[in-house]
Amino acid sequence: MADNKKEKIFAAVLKLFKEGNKIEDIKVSDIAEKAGIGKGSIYLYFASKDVVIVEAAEYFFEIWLKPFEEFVIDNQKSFKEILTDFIEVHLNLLDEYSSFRNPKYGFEYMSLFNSETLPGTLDIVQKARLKYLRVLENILNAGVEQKVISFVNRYSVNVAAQAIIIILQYLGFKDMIEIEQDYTVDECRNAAYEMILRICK
Amino acid sequence: MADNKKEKIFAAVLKLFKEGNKIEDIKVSDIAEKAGIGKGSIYLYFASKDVVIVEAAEYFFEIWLKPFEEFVIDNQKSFKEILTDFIEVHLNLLDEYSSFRNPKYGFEYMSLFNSETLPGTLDIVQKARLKYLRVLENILNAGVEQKVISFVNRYSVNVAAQAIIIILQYLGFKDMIEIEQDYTVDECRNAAYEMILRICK
Amino acid sequence: MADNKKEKIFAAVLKLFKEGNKIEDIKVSDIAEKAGIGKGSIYLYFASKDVVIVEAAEYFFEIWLKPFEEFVIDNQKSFKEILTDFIEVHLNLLDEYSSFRNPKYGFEYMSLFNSETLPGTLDIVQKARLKYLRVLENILNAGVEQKVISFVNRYSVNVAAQAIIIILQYLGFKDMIEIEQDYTVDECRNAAYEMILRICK
Amino acid sequence: MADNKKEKIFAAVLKLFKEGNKIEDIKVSDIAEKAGIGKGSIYLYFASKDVVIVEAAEYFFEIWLKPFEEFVIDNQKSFKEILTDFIEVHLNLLDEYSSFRNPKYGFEYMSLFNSETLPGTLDIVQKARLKYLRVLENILNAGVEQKVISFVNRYSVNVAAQAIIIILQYLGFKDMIEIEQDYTVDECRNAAYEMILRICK
DNA sequence: AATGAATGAGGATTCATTCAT
DNA sequence: TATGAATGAATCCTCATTCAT
Repeated sequence: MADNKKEKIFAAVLKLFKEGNKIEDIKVSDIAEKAGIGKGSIYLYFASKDVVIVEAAEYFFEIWLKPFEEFVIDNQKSFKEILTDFIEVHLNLLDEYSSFRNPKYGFEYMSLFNSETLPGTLDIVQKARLKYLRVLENILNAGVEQKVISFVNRYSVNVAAQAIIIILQYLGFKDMIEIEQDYTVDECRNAAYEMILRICK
Repeated sequence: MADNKKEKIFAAVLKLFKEGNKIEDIKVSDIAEKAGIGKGSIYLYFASKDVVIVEAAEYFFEIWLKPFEEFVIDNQKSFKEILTDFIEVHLNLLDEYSSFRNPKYGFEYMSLFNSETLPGTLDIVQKARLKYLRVLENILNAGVEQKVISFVNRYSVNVAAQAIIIILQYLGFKDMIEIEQDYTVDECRNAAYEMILRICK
Repeated sequence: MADNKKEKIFAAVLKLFKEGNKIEDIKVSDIAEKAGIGKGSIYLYFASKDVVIVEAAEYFFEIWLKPFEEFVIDNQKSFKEILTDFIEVHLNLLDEYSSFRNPKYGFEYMSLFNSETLPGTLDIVQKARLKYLRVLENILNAGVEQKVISFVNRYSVNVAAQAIIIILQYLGFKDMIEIEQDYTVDECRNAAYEMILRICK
Repeated sequence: MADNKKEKIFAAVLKLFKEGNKIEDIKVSDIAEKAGIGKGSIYLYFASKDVVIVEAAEYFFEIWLKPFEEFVIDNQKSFKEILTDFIEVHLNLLDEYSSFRNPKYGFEYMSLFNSETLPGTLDIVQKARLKYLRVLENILNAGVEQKVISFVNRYSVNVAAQAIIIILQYLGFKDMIEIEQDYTVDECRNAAYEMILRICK
């Protein structure tokens, strides 16, 4: 019951966020209204607004990362196929959370909740980042085993992750990075693959 | 005189920011106190607090980017030397603005003022980003001319920039990226060079 | 409930006004204190302080004018009796709002809220003025029908209204108009009657 | 010298007032600008802004009333001619201070500075009023001597003054008093004369 | 004497939080 | 449990006044 209410509240925060509101501009009354409950009720489940936001961030990243955490590397598949599947997951998320396809989240869409006034959110973002990197690392390691690429270290994983993010942005933020032509999803997938091949030798 | 006051105010904003205050939590009274002037005086030079912040952001990025904009590519030098000089500039800035060597600015230290509640700051950040990329692009083109690397496009410049940023973070944010060993500046410079060679073939 | 609060607020404004505060010097905190409510509560019922003042003015004039609007001309009565009744109503109001019996409202007690910085109050005052004049006009027309006076026009109604006001001021503002002797209510009523007879022939 | 500055300042206040600014909305900086002097200079001649306003009011009424105070009753002339001259003076003033020909000063154009937050201005207005009434009283007494009217008392002088004011308003405030036709100056003068005949028998 | 840059007290408004129902 | 009316602390901005030049 209580959890049901909490989820309603988290969902409300997320909705408000998706509608383009800045985290710090979201009011308790907005959350209550969007959740369809009374303002006072929020304080039955959370000590303060800040806690609501922090826990909503956790909740959000949990959902957001679930597809990555559940990502299973199918050893029957080639490295390219595995990477393509991974990018597919990434693209699906960007589709679902399409409001992130907005220049204002630019290169930083993974740090949306990165609000140092709310102690705790920074940790959440970093944990999310590391989870993402961990999955990618495993994929890259599969590539090494398949001898398609030759090495993986923390550094190359980071660069590879950024490469994927940048390339996926080609699909949504052309103005930002001043590209002149349209790219198809396939082209981007290929480009990401090629770039990762280069990065990890 | 007036400009002197304006600079004092900008400096105050920057100081407050460096001290870890979130842009949107900086109060007019804080700025005045830090600048050593009266609250009302701020309104002699700026129409509103928002204008102060936006102009402070412009001011900050102007200073921040100046070393990059003044960066001259010395064609007598090898690509590696040029890139090393560039990274030197970058490192000097990180030293001067050492508070950015703080996990909380993580991968985003170039988007410090990226606050969409303050219309105008987003543009400023994007412009700064593009300026930085433009300089790096020229450097990479020099590498192509020297036949050390074989191509440059918007995409590779972006990935290269991220690679540099990530590598420089090895020097300051070990926790964040979970690296286990210490790296020297030289090792990082070399790593960045190697990575860029890979990225641009 | 809400209307109850609004009335409390209006009453507070009126009280403050009666205590000699100038309309534009009344602070939101004063209103809240006088109304026995919190400052913030005012904004639950009104969009801004100005709206409070304007609506308070409307509220005040509505109450103030009600006795005039409800004034029924009893055709059984003589013109003098009717006019006496009307003056009675006027006197009762001056008794109830005895703070208006104060030189500072001098000849202008009908224009208390006449503050052109608050758009809307001017209209309210003019409407009130015209309502008052309309009633007096009907009374004078009764006098014409009874052949006690011979004509009524906009102009004579205005002068008659001013005559009544001036005479009633004899009861309260002796200093202002430098009269040396005391007048009884009856003397004033008679004086007003006589003057109106003269004005309308 | 000093008086010259003071007059400049008074003139500035008056100008600002004529331009339609509410007395309490006139800022010290406005006055200084309009007077063509520095803000600080005002405090060389006046203890505070309130004093400026009060003395400006005195200055204004002194000028305003001078034509009335200098009004000489020419016993060679008929009562009607004398009254006509008086009304002429009044009309000239209204022409010169034409901004008073504005509904917002309605029936109260003589109490413009009637601002009880500024102690002292009330007195000024009342003194002005009494001076005006004194002149009119003398004129009416001339009418008694010429046996055109039969009595004058404080009360009738007041009503007569209001009658003149109301009638002159016909020339400027038609909307306010809901008159449907245009009146010429001559018609108004005549109407005032007739009304005064009636008022004073 | 004259200036106007600097000041800071003062006031309107917002919104997280409380609490009576 | 659930509510939302009520609260008041917190903050931006204005402008009369001061004072160094």
